Amino acid sequence: MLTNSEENYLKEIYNLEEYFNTEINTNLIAKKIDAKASSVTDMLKKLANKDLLIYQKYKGVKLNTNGKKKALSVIRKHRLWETFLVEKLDFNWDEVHDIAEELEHIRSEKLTNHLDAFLNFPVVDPHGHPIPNKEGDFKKMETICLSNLGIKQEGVLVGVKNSSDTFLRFLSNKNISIGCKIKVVHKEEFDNSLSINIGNNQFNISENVANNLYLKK
Amino acid sequence: MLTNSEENYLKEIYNLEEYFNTEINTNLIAKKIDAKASSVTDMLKKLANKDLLIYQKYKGVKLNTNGKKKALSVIRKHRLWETFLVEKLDFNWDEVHDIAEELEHIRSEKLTNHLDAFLNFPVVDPHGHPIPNKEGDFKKMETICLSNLGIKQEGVLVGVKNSSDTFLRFLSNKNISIGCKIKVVHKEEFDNSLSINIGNNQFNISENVANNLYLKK
DNA sequence: ACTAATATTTAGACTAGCCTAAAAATATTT
DNA sequence: AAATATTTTTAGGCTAGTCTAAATATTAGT
Ligand SMILES: [Mn+2]
Ligand SMILES: [Mn+2]
Ligand SMILES: [Mn+2]
Ligand SMILES: [Mn+2]
Repeated sequence: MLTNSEENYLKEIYNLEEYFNTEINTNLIAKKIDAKASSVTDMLKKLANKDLLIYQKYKGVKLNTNGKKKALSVIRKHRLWETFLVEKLDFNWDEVHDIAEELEHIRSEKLTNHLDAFLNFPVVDPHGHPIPNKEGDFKKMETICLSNLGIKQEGVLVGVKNSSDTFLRFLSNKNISIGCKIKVVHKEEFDNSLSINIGNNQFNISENVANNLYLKK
Repeated sequence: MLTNSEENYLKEIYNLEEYFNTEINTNLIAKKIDAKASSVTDMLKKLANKDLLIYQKYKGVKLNTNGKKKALSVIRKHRLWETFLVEKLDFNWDEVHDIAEELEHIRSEKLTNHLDAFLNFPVVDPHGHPIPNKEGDFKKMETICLSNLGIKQEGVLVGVKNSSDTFLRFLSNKNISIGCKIKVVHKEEFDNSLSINIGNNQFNISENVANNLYLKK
């Protein structure tokens, strides 16, 4: 049986591994979890003892099959609850993350699976992130980052990379949401900012913003 | 901000006060919470310091307005989630308590209120227990205990007192559920057991069982 | 290759929430 | 009203999860 804290570590380590595709080091985890490096070291030892990851002093850490499975279960719950909040309880996509951080630790598997069915087995959450199924499997969507699109090219927004409240609210304010058709009108060489077209509106976004938007052509 | 443990204490103290209508003592709480009396003493001091209840050494304890409000908020959440699980996720009334014990601690008030609306503002949970509204108000139902009914009298089952899994499963097995019309056919003087009629079935139940069933005439 | 900077781990301390055992207060018998 | 039994509190200890400060290992710069 895992504690909430252990579950959080596994989840964040999983996310970091996905993002960096390499062994994850102590400081990176500390930043994600918002704890001190020494606390992380303690927890890594504990998780290694519980056979959830491979830990070698000074060498970073890597989830094993066991740990990956647990991490995916937490991620599944997080994303199902976010979907529930948006689809059924009229929440906005920028209001659900913190609540899902609590709900993701509810233990009943039956609850998770019934929730999944109630929502009609959604495959992505409100931020376009894939929801693992009961077995932990999910399809990686073939997407392209907006910043890699060429001039005159277009695509439909299917996901955001950064899903902080502030970024999501920024997008909402600009009327950018999942499903929007986005077309690149101009790319500024100097700072890689983009001029884009959504519906009848045209405006500029920074490279940073473009880096966090994923499209399907 | 209250911890889960503090919330549990407030909730159970509230329930005990409702049940016994008197100051609640340490051992009673210890039994309910399933902890040792010494642990209870520690917690009572803490809750008194946080201005949630009145505690005098050796004299028992009594929630103040503040504490009652918090207790009712936890009870509201518990019963709303139980209702959600039965109404929306196809759970049985004997499967929901333990899950609601976890869900009742999710902090977002907006979540609670949206859930309430999603369920169409239910006034009782799956066990016939009243659900406090946003302000903490609820109507006490005028009910009569089955063991106080006379021969030939009848009523509709509207609530159970004991809502342990085992008792609820016992009722399910006998096809007794909220909404049933129950008629007293015979009362055994020796042990106060009852012969009752539900639909076309007639059978016997012990005084203990009758004590835990509440009817509306 | 040495030195300086950075990253990581260890050592020791703290809080919340629990425990056991002993002490103290209260309640019940005789 | 004593003696006994019960209840409650205190004292001291444990674990999980965090922290700070110090020690140690690794990496980078010259
Ligand atoms: Mn989230
Ligand atoms: Mn999400
Ligand atoms: Mn319950
Ligand atoms: Mn209930």
